Amino acid sequence: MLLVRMKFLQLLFRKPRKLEMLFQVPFCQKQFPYMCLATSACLYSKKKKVNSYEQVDQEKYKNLVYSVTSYKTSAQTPETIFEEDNLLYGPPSKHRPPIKAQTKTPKNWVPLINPNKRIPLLNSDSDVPRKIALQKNKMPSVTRILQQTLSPQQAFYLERWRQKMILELGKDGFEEYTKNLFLQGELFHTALESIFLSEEMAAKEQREDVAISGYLSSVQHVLEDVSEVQALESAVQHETLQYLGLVDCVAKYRGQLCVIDWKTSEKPKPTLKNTFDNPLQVAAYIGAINHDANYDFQVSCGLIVVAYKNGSPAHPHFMDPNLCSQYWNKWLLRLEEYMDRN
DNA sequence: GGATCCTTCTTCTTCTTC
Repeated sequence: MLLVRMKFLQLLFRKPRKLEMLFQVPFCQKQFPYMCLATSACLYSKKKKVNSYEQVDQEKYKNLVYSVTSYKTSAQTPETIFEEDNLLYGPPSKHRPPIKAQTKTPKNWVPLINPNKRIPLLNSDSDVPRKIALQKNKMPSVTRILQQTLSPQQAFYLERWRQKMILELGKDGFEEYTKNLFLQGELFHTALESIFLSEEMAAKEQREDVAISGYLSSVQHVLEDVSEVQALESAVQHETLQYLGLVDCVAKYRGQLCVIDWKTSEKPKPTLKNTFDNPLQVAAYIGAINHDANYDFQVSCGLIVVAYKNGSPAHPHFMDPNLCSQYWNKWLLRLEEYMDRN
């Protein structure tokens, strides 16, 4: 450990520009590096040192968790990284990234949790998860807002990927490919809904459907931790901020009420960062539920579950209230950008 | 019944060290 640390220090002294690059990030790339720095240095500094994989079934996924939380052969854990960061950078509060990035706060800030929402003392223990129908109106949706406010880099990489795929598959082939991806995602959602509604027949049929059977076995271990489904494919709208969306699922995950987003993916997404804007989407839905009179409860956690076609265990990415608040702020900025443009 | 809407996915920052 000491060796590693010394090496790192040597590197920093030998290559001062590298250090500079770490902190002086071009304007357009500001979000990423701070997220990276923040995860080990800032976010968890005050709180209990949390291993975000504690939620994972440790016995079952010991190796997976290890491979995710360690780097190659070093014996790093989130705790040792935290300690190392602390030693290298000092207490986080004294070594903040440039103020500029921190002051970028939404002009029209609204808290994620609604302080005025009244919740019945007795939990309405209805068996049927609610399903609010989408209202006909002109409010922009969460996905539309996110799509139309992609960062230039995101747009660039997506376009590059699209061109490459078209070159490979042809225009029609590419259309067929995306159509299939969408279909799989939709079928997967429908199947989950049947499972949650205990529609035995439909669920059984879907389990046998080769197109999605892999995805379903992929999430099997996550489903065991999901209970008390409160809403399914349900419309939400933020009454103050004027946007709407369709929430996949609101349920308890390991005892905590979450907005759950089920995703199918071709590529492995072992970290939350791999899911791009999905955490913003989840935060947006949480905020909307909390400011929507159709829902007599509040949510402060999120869960993104990435399922795989080959049936390998899905990656559940739990978002605690602290993480949700951070993504909520990012979402507010995107929303603001959208509103400014439209 | 047709039209429209919300979703469904897709991207990646990384080297010179033994």
